[in-house]
Amino acid sequence: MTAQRRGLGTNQEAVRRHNLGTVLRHVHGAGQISRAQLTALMGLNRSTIADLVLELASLGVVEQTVPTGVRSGAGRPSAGVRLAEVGPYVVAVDLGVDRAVVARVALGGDVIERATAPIPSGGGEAWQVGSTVAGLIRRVVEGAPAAAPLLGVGISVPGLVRRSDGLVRLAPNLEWRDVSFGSIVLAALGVDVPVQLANDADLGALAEHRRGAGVGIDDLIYISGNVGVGAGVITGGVRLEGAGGYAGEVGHLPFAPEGRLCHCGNVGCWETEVGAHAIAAAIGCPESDVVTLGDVLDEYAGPQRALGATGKALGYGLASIVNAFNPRLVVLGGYLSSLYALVRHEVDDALAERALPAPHESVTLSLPGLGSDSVLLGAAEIALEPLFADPVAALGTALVDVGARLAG
Amino acid sequence: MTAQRRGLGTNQEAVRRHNLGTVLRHVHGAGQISRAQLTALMGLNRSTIADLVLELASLGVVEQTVPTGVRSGAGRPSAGVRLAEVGPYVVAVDLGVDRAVVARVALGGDVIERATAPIPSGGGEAWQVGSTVAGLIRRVVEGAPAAAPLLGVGISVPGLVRRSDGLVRLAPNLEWRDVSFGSIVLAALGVDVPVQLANDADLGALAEHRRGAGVGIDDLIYISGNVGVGAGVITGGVRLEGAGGYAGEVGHLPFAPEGRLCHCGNVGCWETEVGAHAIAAAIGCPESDVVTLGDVLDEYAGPQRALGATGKALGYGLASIVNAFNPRLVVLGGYLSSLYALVRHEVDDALAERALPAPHESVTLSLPGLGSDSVLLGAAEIALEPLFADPVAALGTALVDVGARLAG
DNA sequence: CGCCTTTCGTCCATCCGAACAACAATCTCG
DNA sequence: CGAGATTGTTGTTCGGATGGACGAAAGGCG
Repeated sequence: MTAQRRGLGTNQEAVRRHNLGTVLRHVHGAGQISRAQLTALMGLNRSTIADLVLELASLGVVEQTVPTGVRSGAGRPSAGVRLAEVGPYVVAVDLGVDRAVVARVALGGDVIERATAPIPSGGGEAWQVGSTVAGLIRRVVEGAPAAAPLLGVGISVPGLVRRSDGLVRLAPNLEWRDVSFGSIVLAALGVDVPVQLANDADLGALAEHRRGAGVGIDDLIYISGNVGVGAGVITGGVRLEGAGGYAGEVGHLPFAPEGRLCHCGNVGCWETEVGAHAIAAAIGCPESDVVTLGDVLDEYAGPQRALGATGKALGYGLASIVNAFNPRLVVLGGYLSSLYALVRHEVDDALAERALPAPHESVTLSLPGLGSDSVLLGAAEIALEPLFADPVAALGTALVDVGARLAG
Repeated sequence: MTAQRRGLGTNQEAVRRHNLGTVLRHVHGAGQISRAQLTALMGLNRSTIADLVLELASLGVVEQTVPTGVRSGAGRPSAGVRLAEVGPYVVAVDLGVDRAVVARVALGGDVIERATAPIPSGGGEAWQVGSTVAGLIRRVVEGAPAAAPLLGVGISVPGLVRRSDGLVRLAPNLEWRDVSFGSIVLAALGVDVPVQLANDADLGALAEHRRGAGVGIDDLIYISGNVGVGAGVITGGVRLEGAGGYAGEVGHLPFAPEGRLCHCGNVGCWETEVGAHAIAAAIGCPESDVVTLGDVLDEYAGPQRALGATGKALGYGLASIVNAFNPRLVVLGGYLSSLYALVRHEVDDALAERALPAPHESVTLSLPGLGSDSVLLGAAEIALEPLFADPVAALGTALVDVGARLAG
C-alpha cells in the first residue's frame, strides 16, 4: 500500500483513493485481469470492485471487456478489465553518460515510441543536455492521441539525486554538481508538468521489481554498471531511499586499502576494481570505449583469466551487499550483466565464500528481466506513481492535447 | 501507518483498526496527550477522535482526564487522554552474552519491574537459558495487578533471527545454531502467549526511534557493540528487515584484506578491528572482561593512543554504512558508546574522510538516548506491535490473571 | 466584573462507501 | 439437459467518518 504520512488517521476519502489506486496498480501490473481476480486479490466485495472499476472506466483509464476466453473451472465467466485504448501515458528519460533515451510509455509499461540522441562526452553544460532531451520529448510525444493525458515525466540520472526536490547533487560522469535538471528540461519544453528525478540504480530496481526479474519479490537489489557502480534497493516492496535519497551508494565501499586511487578521493573503493575503467584496463579496451563497455564485453573473446580477478572482486563486493541488505534477488544491470555472463562461476564462488550463510542461502543472482530497458522503465514507473496514489487527482491535473502545446 | 499486506484493498474494519491503533500509538508515544492534539495530528474530525478514544477507554486501555493545567491560548481546554492505571503490559527480555535482563514494561514504555540473572559463559544449553529466563519472567510478572492483561513477550537475541518464525539461526557468542528459543521459553513457562524474537541491534534501533535519541527521525541506524558488532536500520520509519530478517549484518563487511582472521572464516572483517576482542587486546584488558567491555572502557585511563586506531577503524566502517544506508542519525550502542566518548575526534574525522559528501552532510553520530536500556525497550516495542496493529484483537487474546497462572 | 472571542465537547443528522442478500446470467460437468 | 458453481447486477443495509448546532470552559479586554 502507498506509504502515506505516518501517524495520520484514515478517512473515507483516503479509503476510496487507496482502493482506486490499488485496482489500477493491479491492472497496470497484469495488463489484463478479471474482476473476479481483483476481488480475490484485494479481499473486497464483488460489488465494491464493480463500483471501483466503473469509476476508473468513467475516468477513461480502464475498459471493461467481455469475458476473455481463458476459462478456469465452472461458473459464470468474469468480465475482464484492461487499460484503455487511449489512456494516460508518461514520458521516461534515461540519461546515460553518452546518450539520452526518451520514451513515451503507456500505463501498463509498454514503450510506445522511443528516441535517442548522443550526449557530448563529459556531459556538457546541463542546459545543452536539457535542450537535447526536450527535443527528444517533443518527438516521442508528437504521435500521441490528442485526447490522451500526459501524467508527467520521469528522469533517470546517473548520480546522487536529492529526494526532496530532485536536485542532482553530483553526477560524476556528467561532471554535474547541484544541477536542477528538472527545471532545465521544463524550461526548455515551455510547459509545466510533474517531473520526477531519481538515481538510475534505484529506478532499475523499481522496474525489475514491478515488471522484470523481481516480480513478486519484495527484497531485491539492482546493481547498475554504468561507468560507475551503484545499487538500488527495494526492501519490503518499497524503495530504500534514506534520509536524503542517497541510499545505495555502494560503489565506494572499501575494498582494497592498498588499492588504486578512486575519483572520490579515497583509496581502494569497490569501484576501482569493478568500475568500467578498471575492467577496460583489464581487457585492454581503449578508454574511448569505456562508455559502451557492455557491448565490448558481449563481444569479448580474449582470455578468461583477464577477467577472473574482476569476477572475484564483484563477488566479494556483492557479499558485503548481501550481508548488509539481505535481499532475495540481486539483479546485475548495465555492463555488469555482460560481465556476469562471462565470469558467473568466479562471482558465485566469491559470493559464497564471503557472505554469511544465513543471508546467502536465500539469495539469487540474476540478469535483468527487462534487458537494457530496466532504468528507462523505472523512470516511467516513478512518473506513474502519483496516478496510483490518487487516480482522480492525478488525472485531474494531467495535461491533454500535449502534441499541440509542445509544437506551439 | 502499519504496513499491511500490499495489494490489498481497505475495508471499513481496516479503517477502524488503523485509526484505533494510531490513537493508541500516539498516546503510547506521548504518554499524555489531549484530544485536540490528536485531532490535529491525525487529521480527523473532533467527533471521530472522541468516538475512538471512547472505544479505547471502554477497552480499558486509556483513561480520559479532566483538562490538564498546561494551557495554550484561549478557548475551552481539551480533555486529556492518558494510559490506563491498570493497563496492558508486556514482558521484555534482553538476552546478553553474559546475562539476561527481563522487565515488565507498561504500555507507554515505562519499566515497572526488572530482574537480571547471569548466563553461563558460552551461553550454555538453550533450555537452561530458557529456564533461567522463565524464572525471571515469573518474578517480574508476580507483582502485576491481576486485572492487567499481558500482551506478549518480546525477546532480543544477539544473533541472526529468522523473521518468519523467530528461529535463532546463529548466535555466535551463545554458541547457538537453529534454536527455537521462543518455544523453549514458552514451554518453561507453561503458558501460551505471543512471543516475538528479533536481533538486538534491530531492537535498539526501534527503541531509539520511538523513545530515544531518534524520535521524529525516520532514517536512523543503531550500531550494537555487544562482543560482536551489528546494525539495526530504520528507514522511512520502518524496520529494514530484508528477505529473511538478517539485514544489517555489518560486522563482516570487509575492512582489511590483510587483516586478522575472523570467526566467520574470512579475513579482515570490520569486527576484527572494532569487535570487543580486538579492543580488549588493544587496551590490554583480560579476555574474561570482554563481555563487560563497556564498563572497562568507562573507567579506562590508559593512553589515548591505544584506541586511536580503533577509533579510526570505527569511523571508516561507519562511512561505509553511511554511504550504503544514508541515515540521518547513527546511534552507537553497547560498548561503542563508551568507546565513542573516548575517541570521538578520531571517529568523526575518519567518517568525514571516507563518507561521500552528500550523505555525510546530513548525518549525526550520537549516544543512545535510552542509555543501556535501548535493546530492552526495543523488545518491549515489538511485543506491543500487535496492539497497535489491532487493539481490539490484541486485547481480546491477551492473558489476564497472569500471576496466578504462572505460579500454579 | 461582564462581555466577547476562541476553542473544545457533545449530540444529532447526514453522507459516503463497503458489505450483504437476492436474483439473474453463464459457464462446466455428468 | 439438468445440477452445481461462479459471477454480474441491483437494491438495501450498515459501519463509521463528517459537519453543524449548541453549550461549556477558558482567555482577553474595556
